[in-house]
Amino acid sequence: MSTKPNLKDVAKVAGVSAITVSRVLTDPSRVSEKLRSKVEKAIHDIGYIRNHAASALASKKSGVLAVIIPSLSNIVFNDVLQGIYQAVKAKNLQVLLGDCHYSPLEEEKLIATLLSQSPEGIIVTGAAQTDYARKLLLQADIPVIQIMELTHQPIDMNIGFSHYQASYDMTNHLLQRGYRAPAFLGARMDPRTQQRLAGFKQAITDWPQPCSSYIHTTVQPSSIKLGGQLLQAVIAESNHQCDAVFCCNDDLALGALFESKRMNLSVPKDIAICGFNDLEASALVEPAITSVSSPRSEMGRQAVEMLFSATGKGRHALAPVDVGYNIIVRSST
Amino acid sequence: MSTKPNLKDVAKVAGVSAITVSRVLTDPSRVSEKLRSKVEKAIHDIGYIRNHAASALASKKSGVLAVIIPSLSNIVFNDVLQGIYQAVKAKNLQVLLGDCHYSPLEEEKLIATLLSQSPEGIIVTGAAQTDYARKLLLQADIPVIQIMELTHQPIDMNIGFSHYQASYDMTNHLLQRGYRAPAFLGARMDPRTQQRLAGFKQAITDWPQPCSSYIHTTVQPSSIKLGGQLLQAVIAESNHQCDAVFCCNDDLALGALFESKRMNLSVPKDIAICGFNDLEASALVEPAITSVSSPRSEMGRQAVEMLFSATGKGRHALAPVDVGYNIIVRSST
DNA sequence: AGTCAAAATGGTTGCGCAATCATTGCTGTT
DNA sequence: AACAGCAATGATTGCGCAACCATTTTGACT
Repeated sequence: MSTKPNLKDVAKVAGVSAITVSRVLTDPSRVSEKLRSKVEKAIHDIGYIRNHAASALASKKSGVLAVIIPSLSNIVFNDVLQGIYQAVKAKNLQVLLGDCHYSPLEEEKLIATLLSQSPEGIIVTGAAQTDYARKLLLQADIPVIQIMELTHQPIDMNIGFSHYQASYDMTNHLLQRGYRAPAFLGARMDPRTQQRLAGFKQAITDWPQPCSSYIHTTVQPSSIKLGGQLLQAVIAESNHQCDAVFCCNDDLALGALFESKRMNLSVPKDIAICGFNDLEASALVEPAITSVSSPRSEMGRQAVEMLFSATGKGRHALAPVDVGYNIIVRSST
Repeated sequence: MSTKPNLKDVAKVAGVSAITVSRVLTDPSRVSEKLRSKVEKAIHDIGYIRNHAASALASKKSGVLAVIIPSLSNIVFNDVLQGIYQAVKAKNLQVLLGDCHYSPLEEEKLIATLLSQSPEGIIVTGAAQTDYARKLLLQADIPVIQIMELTHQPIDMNIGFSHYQASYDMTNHLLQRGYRAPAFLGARMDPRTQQRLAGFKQAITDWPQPCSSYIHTTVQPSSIKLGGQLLQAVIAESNHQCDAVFCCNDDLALGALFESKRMNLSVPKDIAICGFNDLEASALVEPAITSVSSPRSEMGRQAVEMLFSATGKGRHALAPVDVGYNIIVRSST
């Protein structure tokens, strides 16, 4: 076969009509066993592959799920993606994945591009979409779900947890442990990091006894190495008064831990360290790092379920879902 | 607009013909400045988004790049993906990403599914495709590139490096350092891990002086924790004779390092540790871990370039590309 | 055997767009 | 002023498939 075979070619080989072949592909139960096996053999023999564009156009079903995440390199979104792919596998869907690099404008462009594929649903991260992006999403008339964080004005569905509250709790944990000069180390400063910072500030404000606090942030992307640099910076800045660092994620926390060893600071005696996201390494380093865990892959899985169980097809088909979080206390605090 | 707007709706609003709108979208230079701005305004006003299925069907161009990786959770493929996304961004392509979970059969199914989207090129990982998958890829008549490793019978294009040779070199490094009882710790045992094991074995065989060696592998997925367990296992198995461990990747190596501390083994005095892939953490732990680095994201970027610079459209449009590797010697050996 | 309902199969059509060809308008040249 | 030559725009058509409706076959029952 020099040119790509189509339905008719298969039909000819199998000695049936084109529509019968189509049925074998979309709903085999509607074709008799005899014809079905003939058709399946023909398909396999000539290596026929259905033309998705034509199929999508005729059926108005694309079999595509659009997903937009802020970063491919952040392992956190990987976990979510895994949950998404797991759920999608049982559903005969393909995933179109976009990386918007934490930029709402890039996200807007991506949304437009991905919507052109007529996805049957779309997963976006966070709630910082531009107005135009929101308009496009609403108009697309497909289920939309915002994941990772909770928002008061969801576009449609929403699943996540409160980064603010988790951070508030974690800061309280430090204060309860007796640390009175905690620092918040933040990188990237995307919306969720900012919520974490807000939770930190509020917890300090709400604490009944006086305590000092330090905040050191940068818009640089997060990394282990940066964690070490931020630790140095805040220690210098605070004139060695800082006695605990709350890192906005575990990468920074790991970097801070490694750096503290180089600086001959004992953790948690000289300085406590805690992070966010509970990466595998955090539990295995010495001392193990206190962190906030959340069911990321479960959240991805559930997001897909919610998208496609929304029978009503109306907006807000399901109430926002709070997947919660856990403060995992370890020896670093 | 109750139903999704189409080209005609835009045309009506802009007071032009449908085809003119189409041209604004595909090649604005072919439309006069005056009409173009009218059309663009109409598009934005009614929030029109082109129907990709129809466009793909009519133009026989899908604007899609298919990518299959063996695992979403392995950070190594993340790096490659980043390179791919970076290169793709400049090319108006969307990425359809599949995760075949290290299974050639799942990969075959994925290839069939992804090919149905008429991608303009496809990136697959490794060279262990099934015969039927190879047939489908050849028949699809699109550029195909196998990445990560080098193969003698590429389907079409190929970019990667020799895991066998890298492992051979690393093992020699250990032997040259004076270690005479190295162990190979392997997880997952996918084709590339097996090539690394083969390189290890050959280096041991080729070494002029007698030396003992140990091999401990499992098909379990790799993790930091598993690295610790494998270290324990090989130390017990070797009756404490083993003096160096070559971990098939840096996750295992980190786990082995953390575990060695718990076992009160000094690295590299009591035991040397080296890994593969050169993750960020490997350079920052204490002692820093010797590893094999390779230009992963560059490989992804280049794969995309190769796919779409293949003007000839024939098979083997470009010679296989060896991106090479580097043994990064650090204090763990 | 005859009847009828249900299952299996086929023919026709349109999805929304871009390729192709056709037409119109516009500029510069003599 | 006449015309060539090109740029800009429009009309028609078909991409490959599945929805829809029509027809044929099967099988259960009297």
